[in-house]
Amino acid sequence: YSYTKLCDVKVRTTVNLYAAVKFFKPPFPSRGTDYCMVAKLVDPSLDDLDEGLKCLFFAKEESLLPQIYSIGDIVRIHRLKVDNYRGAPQGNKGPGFSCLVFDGRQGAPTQPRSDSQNFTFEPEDEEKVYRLRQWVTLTPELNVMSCDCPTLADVEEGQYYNLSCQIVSMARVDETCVLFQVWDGTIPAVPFRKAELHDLSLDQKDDLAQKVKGHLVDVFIFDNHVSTALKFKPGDFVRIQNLHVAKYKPPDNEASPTDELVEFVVHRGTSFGRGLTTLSSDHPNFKDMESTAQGSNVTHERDSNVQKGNSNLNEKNSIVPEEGSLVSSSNSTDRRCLQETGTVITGHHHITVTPIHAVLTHYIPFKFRLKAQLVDYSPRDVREFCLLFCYTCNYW
DNA sequence: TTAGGGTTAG
Repeated sequence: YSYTKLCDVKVRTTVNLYAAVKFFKPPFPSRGTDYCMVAKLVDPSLDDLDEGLKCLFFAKEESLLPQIYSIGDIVRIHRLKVDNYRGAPQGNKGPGFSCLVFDGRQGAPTQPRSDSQNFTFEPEDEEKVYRLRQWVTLTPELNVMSCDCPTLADVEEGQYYNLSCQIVSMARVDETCVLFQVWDGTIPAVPFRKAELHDLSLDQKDDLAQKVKGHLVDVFIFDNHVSTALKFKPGDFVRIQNLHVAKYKPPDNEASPTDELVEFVVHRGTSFGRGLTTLSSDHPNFKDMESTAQGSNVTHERDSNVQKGNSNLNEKNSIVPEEGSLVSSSNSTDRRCLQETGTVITGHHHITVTPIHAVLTHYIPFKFRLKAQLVDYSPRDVREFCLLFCYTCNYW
């Protein structure tokens, strides 16, 4: 196969491509007979990532669509038919269309997710995946899963979020609405609406519900997302795209509470990729949650945890420097090398210096060498993590 | 055929 760079793609041709996913709508049932999925693809040949190739896919089953789970995923597409839609190129399924999808994170397995049983996968394919992963790692717009992962503690009224969380319980509210009770290890700083549970039959994972009591948040999922929601079960991990933190307007017959409430809503439609997608529980977004679940503070009630949520946020914002704020120190390093003896090498010079971005997005534990500017550190006092003790005089 | 990225209105 020969692969076309995106900058060379022309309308009324059929091409093979390697590219990364810049935007996608999770599969949704169309008003016709098929599931629909929308994706925008980019590669390093484009000057501007906004100029990516928009693609439109239909299939009878979700499993027959490209298995895109995340922005930054890498796709290999064979026989993409490029048509003209409103003056711009649009990728569609051509005869013999096939698509492989790879995790875009460095260090992740190169096992492709395929929309068909039969596919070829040669060593040169693996090489192409490695190359694109390197580019994806260094392209912040393609790393939203690792960098832009807001928690429930971060939400503000009126805003939209992509939230990664675990489903603890769920219930069918009515024809047009499903309730998820979810948690992500944090607690919203804003008071929020909770569903009336009396009339609902709640499908719950009891052991989990017990463990995360006090961390549950109610999410109301409407209309075209109901069928997607019902495919999930308690215990599943889910990425909720375009979750609206809406100002709650109580109905007239309801006594309005003293506090203004927000409600967590997944509205009708697919704008901005709105929808639900499954996430594997080993996703890095969940590593903090696990420790919260096992910790003792999980059963604390909301108010006592508000502060905790905020301090998490501060930590996130202060310790990780922005991309591009790395201090170049090659000169000082060179001088330091000259001062050291030839037998003691502490700088691990043979290991390539890695951007912080690559560390944050790496799939598995790994060794890195960083050059970075220290912005903050904690604990500030050694006595916060050391116990001074002397075996001879029993000082402590 | 569907939908064709760019917010519901609970």
